[in-house]
Amino acid sequence: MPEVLEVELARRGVADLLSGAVVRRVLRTDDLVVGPGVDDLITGAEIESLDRRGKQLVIVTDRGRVGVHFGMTGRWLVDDVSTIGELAYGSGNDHPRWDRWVLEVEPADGRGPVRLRLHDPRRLGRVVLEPDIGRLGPDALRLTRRQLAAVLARRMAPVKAVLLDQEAIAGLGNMLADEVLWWSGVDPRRAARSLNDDEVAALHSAIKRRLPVMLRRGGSHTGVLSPDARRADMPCPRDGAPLMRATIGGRTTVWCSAHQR
DNA sequence: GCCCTTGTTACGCC
DNA sequence: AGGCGTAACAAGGG
Repeated sequence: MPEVLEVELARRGVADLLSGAVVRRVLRTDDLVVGPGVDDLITGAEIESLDRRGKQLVIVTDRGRVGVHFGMTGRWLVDDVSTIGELAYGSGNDHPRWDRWVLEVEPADGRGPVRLRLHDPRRLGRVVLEPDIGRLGPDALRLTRRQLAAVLARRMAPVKAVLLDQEAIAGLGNMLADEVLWWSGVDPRRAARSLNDDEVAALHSAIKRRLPVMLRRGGSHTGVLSPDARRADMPCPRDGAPLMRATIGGRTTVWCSAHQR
């Protein structure tokens, strides 16, 4: 599902195409996904840039800002081409009936109009005017050790739940949270506040090292605890100990019974 | 045909 | 007041 890596790939995937482009018209819109006023603002607008904070994408236009959130199954298609690979838990095809917002866009390079499609089978994506990014925590791709330590120190909740809290850190979802906890050797059930300096440093190191690797590989499903690994009851790839499963922070959590303490 | 999946929000409780 | 846990939503896939 779209976590910070997928959103960054989506941003990069259309940034050049859309920079300086003009939106000619809205070809399709879904009132559940697309908020009031969005289509009026975007029609005729010139796109200046694409910004991102955590999982929140921001289309900056000459008439205002439009926030795009991909939810669980949303992604961009340009004409018939996906900007990222298949999503874990996605539908596996691109049927037009799952297009929730389709723009006819005129790129600045004169190639002629293209269709920008927000493709979202489960309709958990959202497009809004002037997204409130002020409440989001620091971006996961630019998180400093000091920021991480400060966030964890004031929370009694399980560290897994805090990593998922977008107001604490913006961008981590269920798979990335499990992945960085696995690499750092921290038990997801631990109270965030109980981590010592070494453990915070290990967690920060995992975030800084693994996210760029997975970004290059194509997304949050490319880690050790991939969706396949999560489903099958496989042993821990590091030490062969049994992998545990439980609901933590309201989400299915997978961790190693031996090396995560 | 039931149950699983996750990002976000609403809500109850303490 | 605010932190925390749980449920609800959406809907295709197994």
